[in-house]
Amino acid sequence: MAALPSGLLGALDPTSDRAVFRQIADQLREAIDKGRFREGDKLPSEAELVDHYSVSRMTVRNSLSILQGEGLVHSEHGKGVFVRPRPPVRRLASDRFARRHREQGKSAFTVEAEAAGSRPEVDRLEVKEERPSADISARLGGPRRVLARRRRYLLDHRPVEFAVSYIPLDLARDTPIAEPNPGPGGIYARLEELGHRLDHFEEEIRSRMPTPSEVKTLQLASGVPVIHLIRTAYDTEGRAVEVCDTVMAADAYVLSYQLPAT
Amino acid sequence: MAALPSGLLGALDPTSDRAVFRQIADQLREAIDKGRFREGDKLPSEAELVDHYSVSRMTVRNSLSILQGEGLVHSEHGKGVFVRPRPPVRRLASDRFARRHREQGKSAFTVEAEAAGSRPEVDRLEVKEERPSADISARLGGPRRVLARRRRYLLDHRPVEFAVSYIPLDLARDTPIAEPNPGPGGIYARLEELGHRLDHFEEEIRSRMPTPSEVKTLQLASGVPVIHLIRTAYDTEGRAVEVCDTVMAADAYVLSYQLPAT
DNA sequence: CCGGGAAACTCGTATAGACGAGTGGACAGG
DNA sequence: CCTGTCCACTCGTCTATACGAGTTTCCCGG
Repeated sequence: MAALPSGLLGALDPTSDRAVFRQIADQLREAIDKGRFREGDKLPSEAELVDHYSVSRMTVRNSLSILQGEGLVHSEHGKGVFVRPRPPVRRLASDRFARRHREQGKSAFTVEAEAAGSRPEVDRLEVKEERPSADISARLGGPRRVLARRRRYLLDHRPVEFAVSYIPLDLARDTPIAEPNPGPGGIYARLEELGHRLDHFEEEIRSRMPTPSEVKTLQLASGVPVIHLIRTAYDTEGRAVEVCDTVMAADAYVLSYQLPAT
Repeated sequence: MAALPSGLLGALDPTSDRAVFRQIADQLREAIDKGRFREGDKLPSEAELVDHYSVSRMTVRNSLSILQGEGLVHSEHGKGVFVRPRPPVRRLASDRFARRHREQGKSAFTVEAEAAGSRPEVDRLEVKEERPSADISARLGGPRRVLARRRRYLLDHRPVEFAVSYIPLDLARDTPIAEPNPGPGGIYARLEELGHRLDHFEEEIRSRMPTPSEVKTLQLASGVPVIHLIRTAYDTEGRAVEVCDTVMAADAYVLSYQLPAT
């Protein structure tokens, strides 16, 4: 095995209170921050780090797992540990639901992704009637049954978002909204055609670590949180006509909002 | 040592492909989800889990570290591993910078926290002139020097947010904005008094895992992401008069926005 | 020249043991 | 009764070893 290039990583300080595996993690983090390892670069192998620092392998693995938890690196079985590349991000502007954007045929996601030069896909489309959770029901004003529209969004073949729309069943039954493809402009256009002129949206944003099932659905690397967005659409009569519950890979998104100063 | 209450946790499936430490993590997670352990409850000790599953201690620790990464539990040296309680969250509404809220004396943070029955504090206040980073400078229209106002916010003695405001130095020099306490209504009120009538704000939201320094400043448990919010304030002439760079403990916040449907 | 297969390398999983350090309760002595 | 000590229990750190499984390289045989 080749020795590490000298100067890449320093030595341990045996007099320090800081645990050895933290010191190693610190040095690797610093090397990444300073660009000595770049996005996609392979870090020294566990065996090389064991040699360099004269510690046991579990100690080295412990260090690496810290960096993984910070989202700085990811490991690939049989290959090595790599500096995690920053994926292209999707910018969500606060005017993304403006009425003018509903005029043309394609969905907001598709139009915007193609404009940004990415390959958009929609996946795992599923439409069915359900009994809503207490929270969803309350947001919609208490319907007993709703239409649930689930789908997964991908950008350049990478899943980035999983979303569920809930519409009170009395609004959606026997309309294009209950079809897998609701037609040009999406369900918001159909709701307006049905006489529910949209007035405003309310969005609630949280962030947390993903559940195991979200890790699977969004193929998340460890150390990547999710953004949980709950949007409620209100018509001009103040009725909540849709709730959209969205979980996004946090490393793929920047949300952007405009607030009036009034 | 007392044995585990029977039925609390199941047995391992030796025929499963799933790694043992993952199976153990799955069972603990399920027990938490189903409420067999509640917020603040102590999980079985490592030694008890070792006995129950007949595995080595490192395997058990591996399982627990998974749950810690998911933000489900946290460990306390000498005490045990506990189900992480959900702290009270702070709701940020999109009208929080409305002009009417600037009329009274106290800061937005203080007023809102007291209304919610929490004890607000502001901490580590630091005001100084600086050379801005390239990003901040670009957002502000390219000033060479800025006034930076740093401060940490606490709720019930728990740090929840660290924020830095940047104001172009030519606006802020020799004004109350450069004072530690800028007076009633905060710096937005002062900016308006100086003739910069505020028109709108733009907020950019990201989420990621914290850096070690953020972990320290916000006393974050492992498995808690941060929300990174960058707000730019524009006056009626379209000039960017302030950029506020904020890092929040994600488990302490829900952000809320209203979007027009026009 | 090409294809196949072994070898060498990577990380993943798991065991067993040792010592350290923080916490809290029991117990003995004042 | 109070206090201080000790001990048992907790998690934290670290070593050494073993085997499995995925990937890459390289060499040998056809």
